Amino acid sequence: MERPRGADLSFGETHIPYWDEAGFERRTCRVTGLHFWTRDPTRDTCGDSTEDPYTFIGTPIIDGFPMRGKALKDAMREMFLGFFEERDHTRIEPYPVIARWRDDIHLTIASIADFQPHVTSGQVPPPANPLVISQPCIRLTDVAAVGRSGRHLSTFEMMAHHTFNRPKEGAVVYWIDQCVRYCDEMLSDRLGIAASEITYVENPWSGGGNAGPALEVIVGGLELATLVFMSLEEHTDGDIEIKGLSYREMDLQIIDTGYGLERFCWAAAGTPTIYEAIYPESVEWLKELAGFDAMVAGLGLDVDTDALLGELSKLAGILNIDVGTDVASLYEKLAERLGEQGISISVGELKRLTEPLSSIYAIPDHMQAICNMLGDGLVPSNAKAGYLVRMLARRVCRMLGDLGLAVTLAELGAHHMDTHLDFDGFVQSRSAVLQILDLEEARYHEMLRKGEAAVRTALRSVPKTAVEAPDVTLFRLAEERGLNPEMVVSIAHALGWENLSVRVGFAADMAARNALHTKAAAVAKTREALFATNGAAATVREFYEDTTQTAFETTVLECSALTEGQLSTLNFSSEVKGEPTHAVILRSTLFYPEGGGQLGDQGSLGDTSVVDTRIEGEVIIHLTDGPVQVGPISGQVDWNRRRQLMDHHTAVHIVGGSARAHLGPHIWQAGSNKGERYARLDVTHFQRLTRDDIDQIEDHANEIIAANPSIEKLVMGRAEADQRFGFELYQGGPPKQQQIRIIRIGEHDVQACGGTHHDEAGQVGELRIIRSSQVQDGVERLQIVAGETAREHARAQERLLNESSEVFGVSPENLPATVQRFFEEWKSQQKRMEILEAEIVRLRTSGGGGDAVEKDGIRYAIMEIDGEMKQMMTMLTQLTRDASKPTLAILGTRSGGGKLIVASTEGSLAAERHDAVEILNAIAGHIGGGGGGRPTLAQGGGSNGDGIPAALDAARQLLGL
RNA sequence: GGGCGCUUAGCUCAGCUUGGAAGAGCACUUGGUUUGCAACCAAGGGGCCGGGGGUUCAAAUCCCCCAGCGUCCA
Repeated sequence: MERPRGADLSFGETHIPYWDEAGFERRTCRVTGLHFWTRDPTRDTCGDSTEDPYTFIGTPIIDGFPMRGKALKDAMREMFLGFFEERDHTRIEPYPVIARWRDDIHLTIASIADFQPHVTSGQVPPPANPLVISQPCIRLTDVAAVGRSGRHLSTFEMMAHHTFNRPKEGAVVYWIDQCVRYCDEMLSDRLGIAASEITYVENPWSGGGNAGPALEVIVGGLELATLVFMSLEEHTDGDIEIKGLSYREMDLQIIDTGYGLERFCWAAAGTPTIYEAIYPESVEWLKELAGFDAMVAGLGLDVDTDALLGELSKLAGILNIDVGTDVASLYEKLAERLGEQGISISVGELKRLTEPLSSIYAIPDHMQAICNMLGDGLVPSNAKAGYLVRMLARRVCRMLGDLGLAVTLAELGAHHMDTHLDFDGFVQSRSAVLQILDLEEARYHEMLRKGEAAVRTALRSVPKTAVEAPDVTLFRLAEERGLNPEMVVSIAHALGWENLSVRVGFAADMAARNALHTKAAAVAKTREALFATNGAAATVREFYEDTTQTAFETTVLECSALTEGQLSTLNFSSEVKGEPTHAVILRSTLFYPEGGGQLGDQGSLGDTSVVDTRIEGEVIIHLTDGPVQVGPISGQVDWNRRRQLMDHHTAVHIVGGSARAHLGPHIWQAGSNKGERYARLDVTHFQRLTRDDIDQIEDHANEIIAANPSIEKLVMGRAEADQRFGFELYQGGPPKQQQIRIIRIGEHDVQACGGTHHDEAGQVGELRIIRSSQVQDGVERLQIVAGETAREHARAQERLLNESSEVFGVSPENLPATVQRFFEEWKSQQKRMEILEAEIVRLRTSGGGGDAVEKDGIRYAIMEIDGEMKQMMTMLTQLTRDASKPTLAILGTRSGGGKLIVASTEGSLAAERHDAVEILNAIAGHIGGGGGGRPTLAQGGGSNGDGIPAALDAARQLLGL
């Protein structure tokens, strides 16, 4: 999201009655040029500029909150929620930090994210209106600044009051004026902040297809809240232009506020940094573990360190530390500014003081994010959302290493959970979180260990005395191995490159390089519709009514031949038999189209076969192997296939529920596929599954089938579904529709699903999990067979076993031992053959024999042998190794289309007189090929093995033998 | 979602740029030496070079596809 800073946009003006009533004046900031509202007659800056230092450090600006840490956050949150509840807002429970209801973002980045896109688009009504919430959020864009700036956090709670207005329908809860009144009343009356300290900065907001006026609420130099009045949406016909885009008024106008809970806490605590206000126990504990105070004393600084830190934080606040900022130049600026404040400190001293401190500050923040994500059931991975938690865990591991702390990641996690979190609200268990942290730490150390070899290889060509490593080497180690330049240098020091260091400005270059990559990659992909369904009516779906019905009468609305392009992009599954030639659209159908991982139905329409069924928008496409007439027609669904698909689909739900019961709440469906022959289910899990795990999941799944619970099929609005069942519903991904179809199997599993299912679990009969495999880190794939396919699978396995046993003439029980024995014997016989072949070579070459002739002091060995390239090479070595016996050897074999080798004894008369490549090229024609090599060793091959004797004769002629 | 890299002996990794007999260290086996433990010396066993296509007389090596692993950026 981007704000047009300094832009003077008419749509962003917020002149409201309250300003006059409360004695506000509108001024223009002399630093930023932004308009702002104030009650301080002397103020000429907006409060959030490089000339507005924090005024609350050491002198809290919010009174009545003497506590710190979790107690402070709890009290502040309760103050906010209570304040708005008293003013008729409904309190909403926070959403998970993993945004599973959305497919455009992984993490909940703001309170309004809870209601996007379904509520903000107007499709689904809000859970309450107006509402108040305190939403835990995670934003990783500024993660590099956490711990350094004194105010950046990767995890924070966004307190918010929202309204959803429909002015065109006369349904307005409240808009700008009342919103500002509430905010100002809370700050002034409830929190006792001096009126002169509060400024409201006009800073219109636009982004993500919406825009509107907005106010930043600044107190004591700190932005405490933002009030956004979302009233415009991007539209080509819009008559309001903002930054080159056209906007128009929205039907739904939304108040989107965001009050930073932690910033309120900081303003109430007045600590040097925000971290000491919200994580005081962790900061103290880590300082003690790292021996921080002793380290500071050891520096022998002639200044009061507390005063220094406070001053640092004030400076950091206005210096605007960004990602990619060059740390070196920043330090110089800081030292200079401190000098102006009368604190004399060198850059080196400053660095030694603040580097460990920034880690001590960042660790509790990162642990807060990690615990929240894991607590929500996220599984670490090397891709997607799971990578985000891994990245944070690795940052913490690196900081632990830098600080030299002898504490494990899991110990940190345990301390953090006990001190800062209410674990009741989490879905994941405490012990599972600790187990995952242990695994992640082990992975981190594994990466470091491999990094050592990578550094050694990468620096191989760099002299040990080098001062710098090539940029490209450092870039690659960072991107491919996860080793940042500092880590590379420290590893290199240990390996002997003692003078190596990171050049000044490298960090900034690397950030610029990343930005360039990101920009280059920002090209949107659009999926084109496969079928032109414009104007076609939504197909009436009769398959949900009674899933056992197979015959139906309907009307053909359209039948068109499939184009070459359609056929090549349709990507048929291996279960599609026959050649699809036509696409048929019906008025209504019993054919279930491919969707939700369930393959399409097959059957017949009139005289043609339906080989597959697809869907485009709301229109179901029947792919037939011939044309049908427009008009009435009867259809028949292949019941055996449909029943098998239902067995498998229902089985997948049952196995999913069983896996969650056995392994834990972090089990989410990461993908699934249901065909006629088997089904598979991908689930998120942090470890490989053992056969024992799988057996237990399978047993429990079969117990569910045996208990035969009825399978409920519900259709309800999304808001109601969310409320009744939670986000566990969306195993298959965020829903696209407002009305949701829900499949509920007793108490075992409930999820949104459009597939066809049995009415009772018992109809599945039995299921087996035949295999598991790892699809990607953190995702396990379970292959499932159910119903008739399960029985067929068992029979097939038995057949394989019996047939194999019969080959060996043993009983199936003895098969493994027998196979083992035969394999061992086969290997040792292979070995024996090699030895014997080598012996033959030795015999044929040792004597000189009839195959070799001598002429002019050179021995010529020209012969055809039986064997592979390998034997020929061995023989050749024997022949040409002895320098005292100059030899030219030409060997040929008929195997593999004919192979020829020409070689001479290196550095001998034979090598001087003959060029092996020339000879080879002269004779290779006889076997229909070519070749090449060095003057002393050439090899070639061809396609005509029987030409070998002719080739060897040609060689004899060439050499005059 | 987008990059990049990797996949070779039981383990850790070279070799790939420039196609031409699959390597090292550790571990293992045997023998020797020594012995408090360790170690040292010699010999040996152990490879579908991830899978599938292609180019080539010839592919671990070059090209394409797939899979897995790793990592970075969103």
